[in-house]
Amino acid sequence: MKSQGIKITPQRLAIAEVLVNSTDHPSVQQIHERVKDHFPSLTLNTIYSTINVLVKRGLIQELPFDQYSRYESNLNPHLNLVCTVCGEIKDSHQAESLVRDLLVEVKDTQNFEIAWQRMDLYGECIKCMPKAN
Amino acid sequence: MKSQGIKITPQRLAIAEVLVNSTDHPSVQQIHERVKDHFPSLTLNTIYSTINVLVKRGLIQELPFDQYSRYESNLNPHLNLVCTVCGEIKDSHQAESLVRDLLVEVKDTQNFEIAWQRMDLYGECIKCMPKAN
DNA sequence: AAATCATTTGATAACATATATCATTAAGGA
DNA sequence: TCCTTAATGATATATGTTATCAAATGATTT
Repeated sequence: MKSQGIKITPQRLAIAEVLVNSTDHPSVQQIHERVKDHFPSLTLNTIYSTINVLVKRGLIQELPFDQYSRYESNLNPHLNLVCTVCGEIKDSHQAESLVRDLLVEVKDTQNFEIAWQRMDLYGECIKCMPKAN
Repeated sequence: MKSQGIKITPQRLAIAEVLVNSTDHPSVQQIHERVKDHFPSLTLNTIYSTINVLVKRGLIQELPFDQYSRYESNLNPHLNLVCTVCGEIKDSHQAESLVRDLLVEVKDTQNFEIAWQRMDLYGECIKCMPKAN
C-alpha cells in the first residue's frame, strides 16, 4: 500500500492505521492519543513528519481549520458535515452525484484544472439540534 | 452598514473597505499592507481584533489555510478556485445553481442544518498551465 | 547473516500565526 | 460638552507547526 517509496516503520504503520480506520477526521493530537497506547515513546514530531509525507504523496487529505488541521483518508469527492456545536465532522455521501456534476461543469466551463477539492458544510448536526416536542 | 452594534472607527472602516473591495481573499498581512499607507500606526493587532468582530457577526468569512487564514466578504454560496501554483484564489459563480441544488438536497435528506459553507477547488489556473503549442 | 547506507525517530530548540493584557485614547450617547 | 464604554496599540504570551541533529532503525548488498 505505501510500498510506493515510503519507508515502513512500526510507528508509521500505526499512524496510517489510525487514519484509515477513523471516520471522524482526527487531529494530530487525537492521532497521538490513539497511538501512544502501543507506542508510548512516539512523539508529536513523528506524527507531523509522517503526516507530511502522506499528504505530499497524496495519500491523505489535510483540512486546515481555525485552530489546527484535521486529516482524513477518504479522497473521493464528498461533503464534510462540520457541526459547529460539538465539533464533529462526518462525511456525507448523499449528494455525491451532484458533487460530481459540479466538478464536471467546472472542468468544462472554467479555465481551471481541478486536482482535488474540499467541501465543508457548517451547521448543526441532529444530535445538537434543540429537540422539538 | 455596520451600524448594527459595531462601533465605527476610521481603522475599522479602512479594514472593511479593503475586505469589500478585494476579490483575492486577502490575508491579515495583505490587509495590513493595503491599509498602512493611510494608517501607518495601525498594527496587526487591530486587524485581528476587527476581523474577529466581523467574523463573529457573520459579516465576512474566514478561510483557514495551511499557513494562515484568508478572508472574503462574499457570503453567497460559491466555489473558491485555489491555484496551487501561484496561490491565487478567485470566486467562481459559474456553477452557482448546482451549488444551490446541492445545498437543497442536503437540507432535505440529511439530518443537518446548514449555516454556511466552504467549497474549495484546488488545482491549476489558466495562467499557470503549461502552454500548448 | 552481517555490514553498509540512508532514513526515521525523538529530544531540543526555533518559528509564526494568533491571542491576552492593559494603559491610553477615542467613539457615541446623554 | 461631559461621561461611559469600548477600541487602539505596545508588550508579552500561547499554541500549532517546523527545523536541527545525534542516536537508532529499516532496507539492501555482500
